[in-house]
Amino acid sequence: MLDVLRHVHLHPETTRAELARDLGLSRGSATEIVARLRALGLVEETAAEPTGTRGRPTRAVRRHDRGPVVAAVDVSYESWRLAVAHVGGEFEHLRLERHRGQGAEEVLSRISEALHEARTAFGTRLRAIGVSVSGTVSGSRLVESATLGWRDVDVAARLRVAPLPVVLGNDATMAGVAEARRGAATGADVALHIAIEVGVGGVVLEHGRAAVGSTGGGGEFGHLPFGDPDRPCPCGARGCWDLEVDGRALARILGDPPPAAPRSAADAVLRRAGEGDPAARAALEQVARNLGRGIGGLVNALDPRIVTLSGVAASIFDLAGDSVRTAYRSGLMRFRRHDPPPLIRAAFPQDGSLRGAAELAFDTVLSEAGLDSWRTDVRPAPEPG
Amino acid sequence: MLDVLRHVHLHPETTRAELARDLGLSRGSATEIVARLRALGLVEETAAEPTGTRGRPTRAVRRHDRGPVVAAVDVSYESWRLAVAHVGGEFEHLRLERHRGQGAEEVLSRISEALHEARTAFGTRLRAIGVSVSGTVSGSRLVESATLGWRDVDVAARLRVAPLPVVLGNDATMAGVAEARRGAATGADVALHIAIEVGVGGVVLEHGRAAVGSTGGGGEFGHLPFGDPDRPCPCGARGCWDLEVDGRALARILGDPPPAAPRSAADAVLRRAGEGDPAARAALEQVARNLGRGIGGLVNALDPRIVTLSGVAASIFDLAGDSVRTAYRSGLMRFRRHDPPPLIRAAFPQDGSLRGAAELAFDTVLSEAGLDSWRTDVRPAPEPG
DNA sequence: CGATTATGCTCGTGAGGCGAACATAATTGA
DNA sequence: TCAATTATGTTCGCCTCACGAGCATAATCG
Repeated sequence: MLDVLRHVHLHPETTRAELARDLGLSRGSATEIVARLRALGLVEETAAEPTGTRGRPTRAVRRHDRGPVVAAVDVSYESWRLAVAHVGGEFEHLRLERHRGQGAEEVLSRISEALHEARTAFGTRLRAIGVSVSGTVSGSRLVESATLGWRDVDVAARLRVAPLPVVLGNDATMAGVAEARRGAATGADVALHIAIEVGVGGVVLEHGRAAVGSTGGGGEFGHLPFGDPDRPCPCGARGCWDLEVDGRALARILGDPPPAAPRSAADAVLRRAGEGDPAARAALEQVARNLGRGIGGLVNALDPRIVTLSGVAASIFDLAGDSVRTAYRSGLMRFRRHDPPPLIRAAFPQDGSLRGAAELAFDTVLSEAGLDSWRTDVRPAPEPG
Repeated sequence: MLDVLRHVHLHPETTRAELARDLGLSRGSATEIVARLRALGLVEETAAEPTGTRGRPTRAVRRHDRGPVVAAVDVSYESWRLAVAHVGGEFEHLRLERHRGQGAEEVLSRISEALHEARTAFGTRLRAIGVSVSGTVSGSRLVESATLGWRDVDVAARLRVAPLPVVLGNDATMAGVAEARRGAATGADVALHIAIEVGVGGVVLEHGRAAVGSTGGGGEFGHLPFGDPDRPCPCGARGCWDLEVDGRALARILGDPPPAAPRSAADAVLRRAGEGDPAARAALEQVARNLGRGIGGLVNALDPRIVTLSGVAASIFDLAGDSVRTAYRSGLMRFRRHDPPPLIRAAFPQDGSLRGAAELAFDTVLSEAGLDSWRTDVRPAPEPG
């Protein structure tokens, strides 16, 4: 039953026949399970597109249009976004607000209000909340965010709405989830996602599941010491890769002072490089090599099938793909070079983390417990006795 | 049923009552399942140790002494070993042979013979073969082994015995599995194992499952570019961590020529350092810092609960623990420092990879398919019709 | 317009776990 | 010493769920 519902979520345009084939179910079981899901208001059946082949036409199985939804929140440098996602991954963007100059408390209050509004609007259809934040996550807390200037905030607790589970994750992790499940790394057994905003984040995904470590703080690849061992990093360590590949690196190579907003600074330098500015171009090439070399090391260590790039990493790859690739290949162990995992631009450069947050929130809905609670909400348990 | 059998495997001294409690089974189900497992010759029941508490005494559930076994092979620098493991993890070392001067073909022939002998001795009780090799693994092949001097050998194919599945893995991966399931990292949700023999190997384990990447070649942490970016590595890349922490690093720091046998060279230097030789001590301290710094970076990136060390890494940690720890802590992101994952000596310094190979081989036995095939071997299917 | 084909539906079957009622074997305590 | 207490084992009716055979249905093919 769960398998079927998950399949509908991942393949929204599916049919009864496909469900039976892909999940190895007998046609009888498919009938029964889909009937149960329909009774629960989770899926609907409609006539399928005519295929022109022989045989009785199968029926399309789609999400019920009053089925469960999740809220997804993405808090990034200058703004936060709220969306609602349906079974099948369909998205409704609900809200986008700038938060320049606001503190963590204020921002979280605004978001919390918006979530409560969503709860009011969708009622019990709203089942879970996924939150992506730009910063280091540990458990339910945002430990530190250079981007936001927040420190040690219990984001999940602040955004809790009544009984709904809240799933918190780093933005790069979330974006990686979206790529692995519906984006450029769909179907890859092991995928590596690399995102540069301020510093480098990322995540390893096994069959779409993020390896987030014991506290959810995994994927901080930017704090691997790939760089100059003497250069201090704001994180407290030295030689972090972070400092060699983002806007700070570009500024340093150009002899500029450290930028206040490394992401925008990076975009500016890359734009100049694209327009032919030779100094900017040289800085870009250097950073491209640093990026490629680091990715090579990570591929050696993690053995992914594919590497997806987003944020500044994608821009660098667009503008200096050859330099990235060359450094990447020479950073690989020799035996990997004849068939290296491809470097691919992310499929969701804009809203990957929002989509990933929705996916992880849906994981709690598409679970034994989530289904049970949906059942009791749809058809409240009769009074015992 | 599988859950129960796995529980018996992981907790060999268990009881009926404990099974029901730990797996959330009703007593009725426990009765039925254990009866089925007994009928299949997989477990036996005996009187349990008297506990002195009230109530009817529970019954001990142990492996059947004619139950399934797996063969575990470990091919390391100078020798190979063959052991047989039982449900519950009990070990019988069967064979230890030196293979100095022999080529891959010859060594594999000898091992294959020994495996066939084991098959003859144990008959259908032998269900699977786990093989640990010192070198880089990809799929069923050993891609390259500096230690053994082998290149691109299909080890799994060479060691196949009749219908038995063969599981191949890198020695550090296998040792990590043993640590995570029965050793120093037992119970950790995420564990990082670091082994130094020639270069650095390792593995991340999530709930005892090894993250081996898309081809099984993961865990080559030694080829992350933590080192001098200009120093070429035999792997083809530059700046590999490998070159900063093993016997080659110690020799280089001491001004000695590159050792032919880095593992023994490392042991020799460490011995001298332990005896007070100041040059050896200085080299040790340097390597200890390189090790600690790299582990710090890996902990940043992978967020394990615990780090286990084996091989030369364990020796370095014994002799220069403070240097390792200091470099480790200063390589950590600041927020991790107040409660960093502990660095622990491996529980199985001698035979971790052999044990891990047995564990992974047992994974194929303690599976739906493995159980089915055991069923047909115990009680052959009646002729249809 | 019947033959062919793929799919949907119904229903008997069997596996497997639950939990209530009862049986059993230990300790406790009067 | 022996009944009460307690934890566990055993039996059995029940429920859920998927299977798969046999039949029904709706399309294309010839």
